[in-house]
Amino acid sequence: MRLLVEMETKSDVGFTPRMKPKKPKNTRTPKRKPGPSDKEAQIVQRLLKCGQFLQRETNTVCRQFGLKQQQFSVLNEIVWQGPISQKALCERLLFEKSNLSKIVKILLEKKLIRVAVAPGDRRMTLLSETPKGVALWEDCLQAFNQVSNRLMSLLADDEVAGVTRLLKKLEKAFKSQGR
Amino acid sequence: MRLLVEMETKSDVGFTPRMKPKKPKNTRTPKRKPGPSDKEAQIVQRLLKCGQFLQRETNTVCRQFGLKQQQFSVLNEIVWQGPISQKALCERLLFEKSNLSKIVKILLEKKLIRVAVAPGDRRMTLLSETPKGVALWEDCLQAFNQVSNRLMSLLADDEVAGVTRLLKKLEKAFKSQGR
DNA sequence: CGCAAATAGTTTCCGTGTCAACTATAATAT
DNA sequence: ATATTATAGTTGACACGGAAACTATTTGCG
Repeated sequence: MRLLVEMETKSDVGFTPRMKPKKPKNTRTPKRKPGPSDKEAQIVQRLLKCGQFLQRETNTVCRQFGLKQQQFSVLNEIVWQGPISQKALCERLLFEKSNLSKIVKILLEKKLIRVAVAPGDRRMTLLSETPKGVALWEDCLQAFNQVSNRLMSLLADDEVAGVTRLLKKLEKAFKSQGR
Repeated sequence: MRLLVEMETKSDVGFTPRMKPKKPKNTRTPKRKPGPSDKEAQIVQRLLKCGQFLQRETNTVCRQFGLKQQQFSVLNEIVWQGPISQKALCERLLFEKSNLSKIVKILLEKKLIRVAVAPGDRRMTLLSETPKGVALWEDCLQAFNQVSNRLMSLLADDEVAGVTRLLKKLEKAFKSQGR
């Protein structure tokens, strides 16, 4: 049992790299050819990598204000999107509903948001920010923006626009396909 | 205490949206102007969103094979990058070393990888895949590729190339700036 | 040499993300 | 009206991720 390898020039990390440093000889039947450079899987892999890294990085930023990144995202969305239900938040932020429920609980305990029963449908709750929530949000947002600028400093202006457009497209795809 | 709001047309989610549905009147002093459309923070936010979504999605894929997405990523990297140390894996995958240590332990328990003390430096361990590991990796990779294709189906070919290039650039930035 | 600092990896503790099962309300069917 | 199904949100169990503290080597330096 050895690996199928196609020797080429130095490549980068990814799902279907073109070079495997060791084991130059193929002594193994190619049951599954190593996906002819599966670009899509590479993107997913890279997005995961960047996402996880950014999550750690932004968590340390938000922690200064006693929040986690997800909690801040929810607070941010509530501030901007006015009274909004958990359902709507889930859809906008691509969150898991049980997770969101717990985040909401924490934000409530911290008195950063307020909750009201939706008129006309008592299942639904409408969330809105408190003055205290807005104050914390402002401070945290400033720090968040600062770190974001540092992290994205390598991107040129047109690249920034391009990334934004593409991520928006992906989000849309996820929203429609998501479970 | 009310929000500073600039009314405009319907906008999308993000850090500096141009419309706030409710509260059309600004009755609050703009202590901090709402970052003149902080594009960078928006990108970070979107990357986080997509990353978290993809993590859930790929986790369910990997779970069919008894793995989590991160475990699969590590296995994948070990398969492609031959005998490799935890340190190197951390750098390539942008992982936390304590987390990686635990993942390695799990993969060892499942007998998917093998460990050897590095010659010349007994602190370091060199990880390589076992036949069993390769077999599982193949199956999991196939499923992973399939899901990736589905998730990325909205992207055109040139967009795929563009995203790849930009993510590569971001990774590089993260690697240099990371802590 | 011998001791301090750096490096690779591990462990501990805690918070939290996820799935599945559950409650409560609303919509739909009979 | 009543029963069934769907929807919004909650809870509990459990495993995992992350920061910090820790161990064990190696390197650097006086």
